[in-house]
Amino acid sequence: MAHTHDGAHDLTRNQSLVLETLNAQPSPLSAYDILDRLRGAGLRAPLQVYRALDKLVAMGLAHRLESLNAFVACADAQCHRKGLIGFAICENCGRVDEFADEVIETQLGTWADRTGFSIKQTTMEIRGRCALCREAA
Amino acid sequence: MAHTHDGAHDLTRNQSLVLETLNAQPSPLSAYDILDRLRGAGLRAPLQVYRALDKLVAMGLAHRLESLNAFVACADAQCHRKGLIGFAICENCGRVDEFADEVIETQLGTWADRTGFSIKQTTMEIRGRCALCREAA
DNA sequence: ATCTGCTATGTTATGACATTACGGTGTTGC
DNA sequence: GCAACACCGTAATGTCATAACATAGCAGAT
Repeated sequence: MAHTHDGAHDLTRNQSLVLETLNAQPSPLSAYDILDRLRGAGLRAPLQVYRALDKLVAMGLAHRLESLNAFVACADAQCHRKGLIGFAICENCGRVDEFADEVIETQLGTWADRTGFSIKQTTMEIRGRCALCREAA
Repeated sequence: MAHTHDGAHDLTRNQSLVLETLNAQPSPLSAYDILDRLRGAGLRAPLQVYRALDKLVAMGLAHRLESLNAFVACADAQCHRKGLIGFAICENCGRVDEFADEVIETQLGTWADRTGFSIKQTTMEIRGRCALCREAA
């Protein structure tokens, strides 16, 4: 691969297709949802989607939501956010908000130092009802 | 059910079996792992385990780890901990530590207030390597 | 006592998510 | 050339979770 480390990644065909599919949707999609939407483009097997997703997640262009077994495009594809990202998932409309909180990150770091735990990855997902859905009710 | 709201819950047979299985194991078990260990006791189908797990989780006697699709017994079965619980999962030995952090909880509350999000449930799971496994290496 | 409602149970089948295994293609660099 | 590497395609399988339906036991009310 042509190693452009800074600007846009050059994505392969499958990766582009998957990322476009995610970007076209404000709420999370499962790998099989994505597959179904890409059958017209020639994709046939789950693995084609999962391979693309793995790369996109590694690049920070997409995120996996563990509590949903589903994926979303990164809200800010430019910024390759580092550190902790949290997700607020509305159970009514399905929309997902990303947030980053340094206090929480620091707090986790402190806990890790104190206990000797070395953090590789953090999952933080809150479920509930977003502001729009609350006032709609 | 005999509505003892305070002391030990009275568990049904299946619930007891599942809870004992979880308690006998320091690391998480999948529902199917549990099922396999309980075939001798007469359990045959996943649903029997899932139903028991649902209740145990609702009672706070067990927890579901979303990033693992697996379950652990609550570390402190007495305390029916309320509020936010985090889990530190060692990817080497599989052991899981629970932690509760009020600062993080407050911080999430603040974020929710600010954005109008109403929190129903929070998942917080960190993956990495525990102190024991680090020094062993 | 029987009817009703509730909870738990058991069983079969199926749905939903994810990976293993294998082989092929194209590019890069020696 | 050809070895190393990343990506791609396909089939089969593995793992996690629920739907749908039928039954049993136990309360309280009539």
